[in-house]
Amino acid sequence: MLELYRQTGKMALGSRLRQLGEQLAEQAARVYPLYGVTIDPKWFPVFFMLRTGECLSISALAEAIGHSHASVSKCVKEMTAAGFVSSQKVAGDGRVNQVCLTEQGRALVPRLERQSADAAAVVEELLQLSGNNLWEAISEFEYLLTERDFYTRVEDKFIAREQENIELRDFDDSYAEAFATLNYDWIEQYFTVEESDRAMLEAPREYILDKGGHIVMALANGEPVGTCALINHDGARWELAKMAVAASAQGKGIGYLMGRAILDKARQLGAESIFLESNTSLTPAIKLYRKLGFERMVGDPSPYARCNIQMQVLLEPSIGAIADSAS
Amino acid sequence: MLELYRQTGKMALGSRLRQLGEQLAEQAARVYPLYGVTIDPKWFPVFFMLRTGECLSISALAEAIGHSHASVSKCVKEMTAAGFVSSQKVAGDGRVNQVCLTEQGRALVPRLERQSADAAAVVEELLQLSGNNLWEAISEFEYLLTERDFYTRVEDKFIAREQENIELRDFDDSYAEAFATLNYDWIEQYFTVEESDRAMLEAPREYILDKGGHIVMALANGEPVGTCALINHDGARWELAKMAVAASAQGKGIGYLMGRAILDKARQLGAESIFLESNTSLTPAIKLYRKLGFERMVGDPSPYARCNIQMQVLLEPSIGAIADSAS
DNA sequence: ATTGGTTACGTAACTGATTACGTATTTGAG
DNA sequence: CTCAAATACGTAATCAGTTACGTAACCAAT
Repeated sequence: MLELYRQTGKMALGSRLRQLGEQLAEQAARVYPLYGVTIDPKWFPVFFMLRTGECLSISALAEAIGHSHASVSKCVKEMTAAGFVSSQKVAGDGRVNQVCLTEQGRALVPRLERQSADAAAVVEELLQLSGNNLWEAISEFEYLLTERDFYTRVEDKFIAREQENIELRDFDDSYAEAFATLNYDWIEQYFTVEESDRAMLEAPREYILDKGGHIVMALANGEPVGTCALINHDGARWELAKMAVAASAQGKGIGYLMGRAILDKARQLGAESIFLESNTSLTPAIKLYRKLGFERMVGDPSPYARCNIQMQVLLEPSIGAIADSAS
Repeated sequence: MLELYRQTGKMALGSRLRQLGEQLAEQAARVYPLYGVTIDPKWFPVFFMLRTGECLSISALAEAIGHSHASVSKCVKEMTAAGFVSSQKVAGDGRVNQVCLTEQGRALVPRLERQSADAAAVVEELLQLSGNNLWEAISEFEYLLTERDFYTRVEDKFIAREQENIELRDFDDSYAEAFATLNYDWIEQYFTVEESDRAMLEAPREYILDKGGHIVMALANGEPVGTCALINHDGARWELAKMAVAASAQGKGIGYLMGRAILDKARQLGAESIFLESNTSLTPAIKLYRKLGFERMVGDPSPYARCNIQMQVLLEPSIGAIADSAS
């Protein structure tokens, strides 16, 4: 095996697939002369689709064989020059170009079918000889990728790895500046800072902590990159607010980590429900809240102009406690 | 699935392999930005091979990653322009161009390694989730192809199919002309007709059959396409001669069929050995004789100028009889 | 009847690989 | 020591596909 494959291991799966495919294509090309099928192997898909004598349009062919219409168009041009197909505008619709086998093309069909049958039989034999059926393996692999594609699966790993570097800390005054900055940054990016923002961001101790609330900070490599606050309304009803993640640290699941921590804290504090206010244009945020268990609700009008949606989650302390002790 | 695949069935294995490979490559390309690896995905193989800091020549890289040196050369040129590698002539040998990562290139290595590890882990997971392990399936398939390649396997099917249309017939006078023509044709193609040829070809009954010998004709769709004669020398020693197959019908195993028939006949007639005379330049013929069991020997000088090799097979009638009754 | 949007298709430009070829350097056989 | 063969590698041409773009035809809602 090639040195690269030895070193990359199974990561090279993609290249190996393509390489085996090319090897098969190269050997298959040598089969054509054996059966007296004097066509360019790259014409095969078009030829095969027309073998029944049926005429098909360029785009129907492209659709059926999974290539671009441009590619099929070029292919048909070559096949026409070689005399195997002819094409003509169809009566009903002046755009479509019907392609049919010529007499000369039809003459090759029986040989092509013998060839196809033998090739298929060989593939089938090879598959049966293997402990792991390659055909089935491809089907299963493709199915797994439709369930959750390769990129998303790698992204999951990436987030998990990034979260290893994230620490959550309770707020103390050394984080006051970071708490304000992180929130100002995101508010200014999408909206404008309002008076109630300013009060809370400048004096979190007074407006949040002294009223029984709580603030968590997320640190990446020691640097504050996220904030989230839990605000006490009446001891039973609490509010999740001031959720902010630095732009450079987004996409690593930091919001989810902070949200989970705030929910745990709320349970400890005997909260029965938590609500929040947000804006439907902040799609990733809404998605995050939903993942945390929040559902849309209609509540009191918000003091913030930017808010057009309210969400709420009901806490069941006993179940929460069980889940906690189980984890 | 695409209509073409539905119709071709497993014959399309090659295309499916390539297509899945491309799908993976496309998704893998999206992974690079996630990890902040700002390289063109097609540079990956070169980058990966240099990741340890070791410097490699263009051709060493090409060898290791299984691409042409031209491709690597172009790739290195682009990577140099982007500042990731530098290259310089090596001291000892003025031809080779050593390629090394630059400082900027080395800076990406840790991120690249995280990315590689995560991608490999995802592939491994996907493989484990499948009933048929795709990686193993590829390995097994490749192994089977090294044992006997795809082309040869199809060729076997082809020959078997062609042989269904071949009939063997005992000589009668209606084949006299074909017997002569088929032999004249091949002799004239490679050598020149000699006097002893002419006698035997013009009067096979007199020179072969009346002396206890035998001739089989091979017919394809009713047309004579092959001849083979068994000549009696002394009742125990026989000669296989006048083996001829029409150029248009070669490569279908007709010679083998006739040879088998002649050997069977010789056993029936009580032959103890069969010899033949040929020329070493007729490689396919020599190969055929060997397949039939003939081995080289040194015998009496040949009456034919064209002959420079004699071969012989010893018959063991009892074993032959057992084999016959068993089949 | 008009007109904006969609569809079918051909041509052109691009892409990532290859093979072919030319040149400089090294190797090795006599 | 010399010169033919082999090696390293860069450039050019080619190949089989793609995307991008332009044009003509069709459709459907005014």
